[in-house]
Amino acid sequence: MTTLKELAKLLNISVSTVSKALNDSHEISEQTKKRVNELAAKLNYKPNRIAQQLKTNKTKTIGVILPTVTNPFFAEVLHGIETAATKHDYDILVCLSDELLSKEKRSLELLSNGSVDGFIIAVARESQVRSEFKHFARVLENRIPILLFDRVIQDIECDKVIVNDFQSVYEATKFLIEKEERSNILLISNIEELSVGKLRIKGYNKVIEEHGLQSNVLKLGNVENVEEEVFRYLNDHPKIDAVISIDHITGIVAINMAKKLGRLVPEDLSVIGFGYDKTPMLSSPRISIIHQKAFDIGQQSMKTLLDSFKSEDHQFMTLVIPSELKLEESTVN
Amino acid sequence: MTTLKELAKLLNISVSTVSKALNDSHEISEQTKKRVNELAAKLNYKPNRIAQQLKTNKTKTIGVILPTVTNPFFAEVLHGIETAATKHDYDILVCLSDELLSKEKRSLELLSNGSVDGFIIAVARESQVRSEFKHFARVLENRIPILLFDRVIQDIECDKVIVNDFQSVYEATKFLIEKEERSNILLISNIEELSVGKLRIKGYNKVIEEHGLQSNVLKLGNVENVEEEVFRYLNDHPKIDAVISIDHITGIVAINMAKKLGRLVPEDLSVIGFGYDKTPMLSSPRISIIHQKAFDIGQQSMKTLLDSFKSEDHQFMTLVIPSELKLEESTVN
DNA sequence: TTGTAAGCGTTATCAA
DNA sequence: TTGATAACGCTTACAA
Repeated sequence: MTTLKELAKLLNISVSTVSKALNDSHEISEQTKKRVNELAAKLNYKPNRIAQQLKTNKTKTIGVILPTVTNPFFAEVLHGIETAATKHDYDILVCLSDELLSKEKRSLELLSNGSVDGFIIAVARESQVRSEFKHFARVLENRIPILLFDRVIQDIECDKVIVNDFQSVYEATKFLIEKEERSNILLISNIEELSVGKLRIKGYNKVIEEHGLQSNVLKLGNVENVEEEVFRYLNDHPKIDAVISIDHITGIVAINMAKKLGRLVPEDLSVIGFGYDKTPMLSSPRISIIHQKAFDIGQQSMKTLLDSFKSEDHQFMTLVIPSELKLEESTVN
Repeated sequence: MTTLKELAKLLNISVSTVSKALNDSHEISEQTKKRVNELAAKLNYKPNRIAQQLKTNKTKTIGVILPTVTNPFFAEVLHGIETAATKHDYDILVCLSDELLSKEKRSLELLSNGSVDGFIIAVARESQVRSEFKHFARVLENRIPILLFDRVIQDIECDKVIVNDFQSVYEATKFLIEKEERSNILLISNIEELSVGKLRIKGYNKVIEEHGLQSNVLKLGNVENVEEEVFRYLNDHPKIDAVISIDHITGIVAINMAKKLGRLVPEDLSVIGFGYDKTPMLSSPRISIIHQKAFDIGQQSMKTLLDSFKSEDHQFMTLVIPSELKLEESTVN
């Protein structure tokens, strides 16, 4: 790699002159600028970023710690994060916690050594289940900003970007009751331990209660044989006339199992799940979804974090990105 | 952030003594080591990585440029890459090209300034379609190693990790003909412009030819209304008795559309698609897939690249990670 | 208009 | 056993 020193030597001028010339300083004559730029171009000179980082004490890099990236929600969030980062000339260091506290902790510690200017994080499942958040607090004490999204922590004071989990499920359930005229609504979940899962279930229960209906919640945890469990439940409970799934998998499974049982969708059973752009295409009939604007969540997270760098005494904020009920005529009437 | 200098000042010893003590040098007395380590722990000292990078001229960071991460294949590859990186104490800077030549070029150039020790890349669709690869050559000239995976380039000399695209489709098609006794096999594709798509189609055509059958290829490009197109094709061609999809979407769509047309799967129509771990669960009946070991591809890519750093005169290699035909009794007989 | 020198936080060489 | 110093590549005050 070509350095300033090398250019200076070849041109028989000083390093600082070269530096200034490349930065188009008014102190330098046009002629020198031209000579310098030409040689730099010829030798494909690029200022060494590490040196710049050391000098300016800014890395222009954000550490992104995600629980997983095979879940399409987080994949799309990452897309949004990357897009916003690129737009503002930042890079992202990506770590996956695999939902494990230990990995999350390790990544956080390893990157808290000047590697990044800040973090964007969705908390690992294990950390949430065990309510173990000290590692976040420690980073904040070190004055490295953190932005939490989706799975956030009440007690940690920092910027947050969340989804209207409670509200969206509340409204979807209400829709099933009032517009679809359903009264035996099953909620299926494989994320009930997560903060977002709890909120979604609360949203469901609230409406159910308001309408004096019976609450039916099928908690699947992280089991392998989701299909079998759903099949059995639907088989054992023939009165169920609507399903609301609070993740992006089990809604599709419910449609498939209902059909296997000879139930007509949407005539016998209305189905609403969670999902993203391509989710509806994966089931037949196309599933109605509570569409989480994952890309926006990612973009806004990055934007909010970068904005916070600018203002001096920054006030922490919590941004809510509302989900959108996307109905398909095929799964609701 | 605490620095060596600060520690030195507080302890009234020199910076170099502190440095050596922290690195457990034999030159330093146990007593000093103890004092230093205790204070360092207390102040949560971490050696500044940027400074280390500048000093050693190694970033321990790999640039990863992916076309997209919402495609589950690339998401899972990324997972493998990250896992291997963490294992070897490397970080990854992730850039998404969004399948665009311009973004790919930009990321490559921006990171070729000492930000990374090497690259792992899957070529963007546009770069492949336009056969524009100069930007890769330029990076290699700068002596920054590149490892290409999945979508590789013949003319670029570097390490490569690929899938047996030709072979896997050849064998799957052969299976449909010989074991399933199908003779009107439709290949559906939405990736025919890609190198991997071309190879897969070749694999199909080879068997078709060997058996003197008719080649039926439905190219969808990147259209929106995939479902409609597939529906129409199946409707217009009632003789089709098997489908092989060379991506992870259209196979599921084919199952759904066939059912909509009243065709029985697998009795009337055998279906094999491409996919990953959770793909079969998304269709009913569960779809048989050519299972790409995306996680392994990611891991091996990282491992191969890091290995290449060690040996001096490294010989480029091309690693093939064979896909596995994963049959489900529900979509083949 | 150009050059000198200090400094960012480390590590490593050499001297004390 | 400890310390002074130079160096990595860059930027920037200050001097010439």
